[in-house]
Amino acid sequence: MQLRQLEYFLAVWEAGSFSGAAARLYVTQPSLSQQIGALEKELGAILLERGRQGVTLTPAGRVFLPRAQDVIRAVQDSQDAVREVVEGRHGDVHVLTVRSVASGILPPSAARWHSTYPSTVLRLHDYSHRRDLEEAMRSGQGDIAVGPRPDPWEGPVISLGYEEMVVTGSAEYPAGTAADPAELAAADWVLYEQEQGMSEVVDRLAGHLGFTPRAVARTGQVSAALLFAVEGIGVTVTPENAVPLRWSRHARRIGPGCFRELVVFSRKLPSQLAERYRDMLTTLELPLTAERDLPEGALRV
Amino acid sequence: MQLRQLEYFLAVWEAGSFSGAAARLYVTQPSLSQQIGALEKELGAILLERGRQGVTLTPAGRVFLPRAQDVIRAVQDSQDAVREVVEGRHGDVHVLTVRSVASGILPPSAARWHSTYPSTVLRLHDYSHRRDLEEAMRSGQGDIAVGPRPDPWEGPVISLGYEEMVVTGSAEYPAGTAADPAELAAADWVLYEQEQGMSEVVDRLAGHLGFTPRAVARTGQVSAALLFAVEGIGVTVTPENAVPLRWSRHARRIGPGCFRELVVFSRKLPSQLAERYRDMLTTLELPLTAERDLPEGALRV
DNA sequence: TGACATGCATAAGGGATGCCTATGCGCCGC
DNA sequence: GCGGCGCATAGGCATCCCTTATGCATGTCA
Repeated sequence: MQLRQLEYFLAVWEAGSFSGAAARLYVTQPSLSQQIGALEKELGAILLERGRQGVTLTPAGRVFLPRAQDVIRAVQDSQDAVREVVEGRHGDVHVLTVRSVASGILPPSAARWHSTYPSTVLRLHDYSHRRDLEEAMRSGQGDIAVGPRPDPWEGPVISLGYEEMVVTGSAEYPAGTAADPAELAAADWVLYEQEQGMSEVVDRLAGHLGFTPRAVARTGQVSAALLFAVEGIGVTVTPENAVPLRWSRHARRIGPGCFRELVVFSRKLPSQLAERYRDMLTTLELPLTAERDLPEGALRV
Repeated sequence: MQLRQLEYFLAVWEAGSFSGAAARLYVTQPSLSQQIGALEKELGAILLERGRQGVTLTPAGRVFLPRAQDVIRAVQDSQDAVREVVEGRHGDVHVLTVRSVASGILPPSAARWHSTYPSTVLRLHDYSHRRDLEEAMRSGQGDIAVGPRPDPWEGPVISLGYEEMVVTGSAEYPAGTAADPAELAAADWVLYEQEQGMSEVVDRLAGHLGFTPRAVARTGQVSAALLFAVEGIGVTVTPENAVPLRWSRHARRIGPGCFRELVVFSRKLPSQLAERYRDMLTTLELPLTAERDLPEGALRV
């Protein structure tokens, strides 16, 4: 069965005759005879009864007609839907992030997106580990991702800036205080479970500083780690953005500063909407440090 | 856009790769590349992102996929629906009649049909005049018709028998009494409106007998004409089957007998179900007179 | 009643389409 | 670095579809 056959059938029915439909379709009448004949042969039923006062539907044709219309409608729907996506008027953007970013960076951008493109939907999925994030992106579940720089990556990768990692404990300090590496090496630590992306950050940080943290507790959530740390169980490392304002005095810079790069990366062929979201992210004033503003000797994790 | 392209697209998505889908579809991989490439070009959007770990949907593909499935589903629905009609397992029969028949002959056949083919629907439409009936049949609104013999008719016509026309008035007579033509010529008549099919019957009857009926009342309904006649306004002619049993003594045969042939006729290519209904009608014991049982010199209207 | 007009079916030719084989390209793994 | 894998591309060829030309049936008009 071919779509053209259905279109011809509908045209003949609407025109009431083969030759009339042929004129309307800018084809010759034999084409219609052939195509509709082929359609009827394939279906095993005569659809149109040819008479002198035009064609009439047979019972099979009566049943077939609305279904053929459904098919044509569905085809047009599909074309329209794709067109809307192409033109960016409609569609959804699947944004993938890691949890530690989802709570800090994304909300303001999502709010602004919704007010700018109210007819589109931003779908956020957050993963607990960058590994899961990248795997989901590679398998096509997302259009755009915000997280640590993936390596390697086929599509475009744009840096958003660096977020600072801070160490938090029960004691309070004046703003701008830096923690001594030797102190961190000796401290009790609230660490993360293996599946949590922050565990990798702590590992790399400890590697940079040359010690192995002594774990007194493990959690899968940044907020829980902070809670434990402020309660005095040990110290922990979190993104600065994840520290609530009321605990900001508990957080200290790590040595000269410890930073993690955040990038936005997308599939090889980002959609119109995904590009717009990326543009919005890169132009937004994010609470991140630009690469040129990184302090001398900053640690990168 | 072609249906095959949609099928290929769905197959590639289901198989997760071009070559896998090619094997499943028993075509070569280049065919899929070409067809899907053509589809994407026509839609103006890439639907599938080709990667090393198989294909993934682009945003446009995500939107397009369910619509393509809708199209394919609709196509299969249409094929199934036609098949059911062809096999007679489903469908409807549009039965067209004139009113005077609808009340007499059809009800028992309809009841029997419903009990024999409960999954099918008998749709009855009755027309006030044979002219309208034939016009409706010619325009394809019905599959099968029961009424006076149409002339000319392209499709099959099968005689059901003859129904007798009787004259009814206020007086009562013994069963089998015949009315005298001269009496009818002198009588006051309850006639039918022009649009009523029975008016033609009366005209032809009067023509046969050589008089012009003097109208004292006109109605569009057979039941009303009978009521008027029994009330003594005048005499009228109705099918014998239309005379209620309680008034049967008021009805008299007209001369040697006046009969109207009832036939069942259908479109040139009757459907399976229409043929079954026709068979049912012809085998049913109908309250009609066979041609060979018509009395000598019977009038045919 | 015979010539014409109308409407669909059929036949044959030409052009476009789609599938095939063969090959190229990029990537991965050994 | 070499073969394997997967998709894209090119060229040959069969098929399909549209076209023109014609046939057939019917209805119309002179």
